[in-house]
Amino acid sequence: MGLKQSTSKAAAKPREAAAPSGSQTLLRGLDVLEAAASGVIGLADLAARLELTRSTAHRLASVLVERRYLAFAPREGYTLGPKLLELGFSARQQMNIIRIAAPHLEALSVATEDTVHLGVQEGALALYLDKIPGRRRVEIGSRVGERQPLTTTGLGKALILDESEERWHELFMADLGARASENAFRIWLKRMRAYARDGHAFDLEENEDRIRCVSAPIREAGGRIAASISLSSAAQYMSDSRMEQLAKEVKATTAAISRELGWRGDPPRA
Amino acid sequence: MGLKQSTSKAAAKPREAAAPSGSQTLLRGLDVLEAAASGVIGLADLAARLELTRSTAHRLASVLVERRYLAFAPREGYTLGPKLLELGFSARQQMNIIRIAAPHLEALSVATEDTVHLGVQEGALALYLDKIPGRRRVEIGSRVGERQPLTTTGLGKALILDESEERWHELFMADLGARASENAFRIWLKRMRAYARDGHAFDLEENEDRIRCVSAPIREAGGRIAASISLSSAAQYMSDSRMEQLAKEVKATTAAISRELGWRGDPPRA
DNA sequence: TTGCAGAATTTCATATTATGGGATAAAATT
DNA sequence: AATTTTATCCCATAATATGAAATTCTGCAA
Repeated sequence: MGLKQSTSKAAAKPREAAAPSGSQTLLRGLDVLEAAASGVIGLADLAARLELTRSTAHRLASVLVERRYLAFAPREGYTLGPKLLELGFSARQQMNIIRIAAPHLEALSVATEDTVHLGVQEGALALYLDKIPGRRRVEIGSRVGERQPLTTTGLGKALILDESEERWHELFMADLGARASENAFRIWLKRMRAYARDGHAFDLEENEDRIRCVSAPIREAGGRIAASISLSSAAQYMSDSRMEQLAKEVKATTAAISRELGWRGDPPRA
Repeated sequence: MGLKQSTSKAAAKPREAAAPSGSQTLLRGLDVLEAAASGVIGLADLAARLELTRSTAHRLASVLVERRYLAFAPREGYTLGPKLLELGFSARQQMNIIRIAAPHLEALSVATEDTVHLGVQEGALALYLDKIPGRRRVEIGSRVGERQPLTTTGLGKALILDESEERWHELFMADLGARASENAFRIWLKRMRAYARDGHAFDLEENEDRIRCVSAPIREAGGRIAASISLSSAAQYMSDSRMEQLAKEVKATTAAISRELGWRGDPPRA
């Protein structure tokens, strides 16, 4: 079987947890899939990018084509196949938060004309589950399935509103790393306290330049924060007064979704 | 390595094309993925369903979890993971027909309150690319990524409107198989001629009971049929007169999309 | 608390299956 | 026609996936 994988892999990337355990063929197959996610890619490029021989790349890709995970156009290359449409659709169906929230997000997007995101916490990151582009011609650089820091995004801040200040500190340091001064944390902490009190959060161009967000948490039965939504737009549309106004609308939306999830409690403080 | 795969696979399912070539591990990995698509599934069930040992099922599933293709809840089981949301999203982006058509489909759905489908031809089948559920509480049994016959669905008929009558005959026989009488074909042919003349097609409960559809083709630059859309609802909402009315709306929608694809020609006959 | 049963994970010797070099064929480009 | 690029296939080799069994976890009952 393979020869140079042991050398190249051990030497090249000491990824997190470094799990060389397991199924090389499956891992390589997934690599092929993901290589095609970034756009059409020919066999030669594919093999080069993944450091596989043409034979191996071809064999793996052929299996994926046969199973409809990839589509192949003879002189063009490989693209993602219809099976991924299907599985993506099924994945959405399985996350009931997405199903339940969808109509509410849609309504909020129509009412405000801005981009709406839905997300949950996954590990120490915020995972984007859904995105409804606004009517304005502002591109928000986010992709469904992607993860972003918890402490520098509106979505993320709303997810950790209930955490202790110790935990906040941990997360802040983890996200900002070396760039985090104690002073920067104090400013951020002060804001977070206000957000926690008010039950909503803002993002003032911290994560992405010229983009401001308003966000709020969704609570499930029992009160735990299960998800959050954010409303994003270019700073020019996001005056302080409009953000305060939007906060009310966002909270009305999260309240409605929370109610569907069985949360009957009052919004935290009044 | 494996022992019984050669016996069980050869004996069990002589699938189409019967390709024992290639990558067992990758194929099994994909099997695991698809097993989780139908709902949460525990390791034991997973192993049983795929006729794998617990070890193997566990190893494959663990790789998929690590890569975020599956999510795992300790006492619950495996579900589809966020990576599939991401790849599904990317797959949509890569099919520009979906991107271009989406707002038009949305508008049509809002205007009619019925379910809108977008599809293309893939081999001898119609592939569903997008689905926008209508406001009515009617469940249309279709899934994005799935394939349906060309000759018995509204979407499919619109896709083959330009084909020769010989080709129609071939496809009809292929879809209906033994159940197809020459007489049934003659009736169908007569309708198809009318559909081809009018530039739209109907589905009168042929594919799914109590469901009627109105459909029309989308043409790309050069006039070739690149896709089609259909509007589906329960038969009770689909009187003959309303279907004629809807045909106009559907054709207006496909015309708009075709124009965006560069088709400047007249609608076929006037 | 203790014990138990089922689930989850790990280990390891074995040989089946993936591998990659190269050969072949088929298009495109010159 | 000659050449380059791309696609597919073949096959000896041994690296990798495999499954039986052992071990660790976890929740629940007694």
